[in-house]
Amino acid sequence: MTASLHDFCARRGDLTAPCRLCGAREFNICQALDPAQQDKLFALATRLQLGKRDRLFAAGEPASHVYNLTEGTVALSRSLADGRRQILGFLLPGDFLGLEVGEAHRCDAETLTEAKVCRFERAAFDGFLKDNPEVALRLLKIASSDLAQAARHEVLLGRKTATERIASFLLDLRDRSGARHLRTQPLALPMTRSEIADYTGLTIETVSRVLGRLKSGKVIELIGASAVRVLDDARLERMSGSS
Amino acid sequence: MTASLHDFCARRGDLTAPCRLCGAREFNICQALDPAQQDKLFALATRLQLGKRDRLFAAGEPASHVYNLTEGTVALSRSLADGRRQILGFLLPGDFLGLEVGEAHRCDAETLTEAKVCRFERAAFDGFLKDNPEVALRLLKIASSDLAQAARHEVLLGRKTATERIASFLLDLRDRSGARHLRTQPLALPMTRSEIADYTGLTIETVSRVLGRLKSGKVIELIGASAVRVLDDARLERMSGSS
DNA sequence: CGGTGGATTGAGGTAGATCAACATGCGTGG
DNA sequence: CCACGCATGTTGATCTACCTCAATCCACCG
Repeated sequence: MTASLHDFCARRGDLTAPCRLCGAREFNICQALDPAQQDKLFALATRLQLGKRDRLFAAGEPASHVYNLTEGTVALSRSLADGRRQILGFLLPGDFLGLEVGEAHRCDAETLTEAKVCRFERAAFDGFLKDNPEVALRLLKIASSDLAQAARHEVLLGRKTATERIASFLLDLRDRSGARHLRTQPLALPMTRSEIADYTGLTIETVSRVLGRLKSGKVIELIGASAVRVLDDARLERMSGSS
Repeated sequence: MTASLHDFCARRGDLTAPCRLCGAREFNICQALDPAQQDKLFALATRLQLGKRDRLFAAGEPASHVYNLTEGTVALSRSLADGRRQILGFLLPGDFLGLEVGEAHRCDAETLTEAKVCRFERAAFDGFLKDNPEVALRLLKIASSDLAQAARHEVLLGRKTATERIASFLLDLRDRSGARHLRTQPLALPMTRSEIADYTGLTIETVSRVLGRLKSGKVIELIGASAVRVLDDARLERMSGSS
């Protein structure tokens, strides 16, 4: 089941994305770079294969690298001293990690699945940025959309009910997974209930109960514990509270 | 009382800040710009005086301007259809508004006090950025620190108790107000209880009760409703939960 | 000096947390 | 390929932190 689901997703082509820095020259960051600079950037990249639950970096560590996720899922989180954890977001193929300007990482980054990343030395990357300041404009756009995502997440955490949080989470994940046009197809949930809980600011029990209620209300269908099919799109959207 | 508090703060010199784009050439954004470009930027600026509760822009409106706050306090917020509001942050002199790259504003911006801003036409500002791409690097730094602030706020909203939220809020406001060295001096609270509630994800009643408890525990002193004096710094920090 | 909007305080209700038991499914080794 | 064992997920019962509703209180302003 899981295997065939994975196959399906891979076929669908949204479980992987070319690196937006070195591998996707026609897109995003590298747009309008001259070929010599593109080659220079390409030479800076190291491709890494990561396992499940691998830690890319932890909060406080020196930010020595910049990454672009090309395959798999990564969670960014921050924890309090007593262990309470808040997941800030789930990264999907194409997303950047560790872009923060500054000395140290501000959060933990951990893979949820096996994953592939394109890694760049910080110093070399900064040097490249200095030579190609127009690239900074594209990074600024990325930071800006991260900021917009964070704002939506703050609303979710501060003002939404449990049901609205779960509905918003599912819709956001679906939209970002690029499966919008495939309404009847299952959406993979690479994260555990505990991770959904830490993203939504709830407990695992509440996450489980809300998903159960959505299921018995015929809004979604649960396919095992790690995939969902959205049955009633409009209702899920109405339940998400997002105006 | 309020007047003398205001006088004190003004004397202290942190209720105003020169515009980081056009008025503070030695700092921040403009560092390393050549004089001709600096003059060009300066020419783009319009200074505005705003009243209390003035709306600078609303979510969804075309982002036609970029602003730098030089005096007063501004709140950024997003609201749900039914009126529930989440305040994303309080801006102090020196902070930027409306930097988001994209067509439309993603949140509402409203002054809490009388305020002064330096305003730039979006198109002209973008043109300036294109001519001075190194400035984008400085904007990237600002976006990055905004992102770090958002992450801390997500932890507050998702995982902290009411007391921890209020303690964190007070400490953050104090640190950003630049009054760290003035431990015994009152901290101005230009926002109402309702705005503190919408920032912390609580209700006004809970905000009031928590402040009352901090007061009777001799951790803070309330000076009217719009100023606090932190009496026991270490304890407040311990209560904030931020490791 | 009275009115008005914000703030405080109290009583009671509830969404979601906590605690606990049980189910399920997945990976491992036989 | 199946059986076992553990991690993950579900479900139920109860508890509680915070919300809601309601009644003052208070500070500021004309």
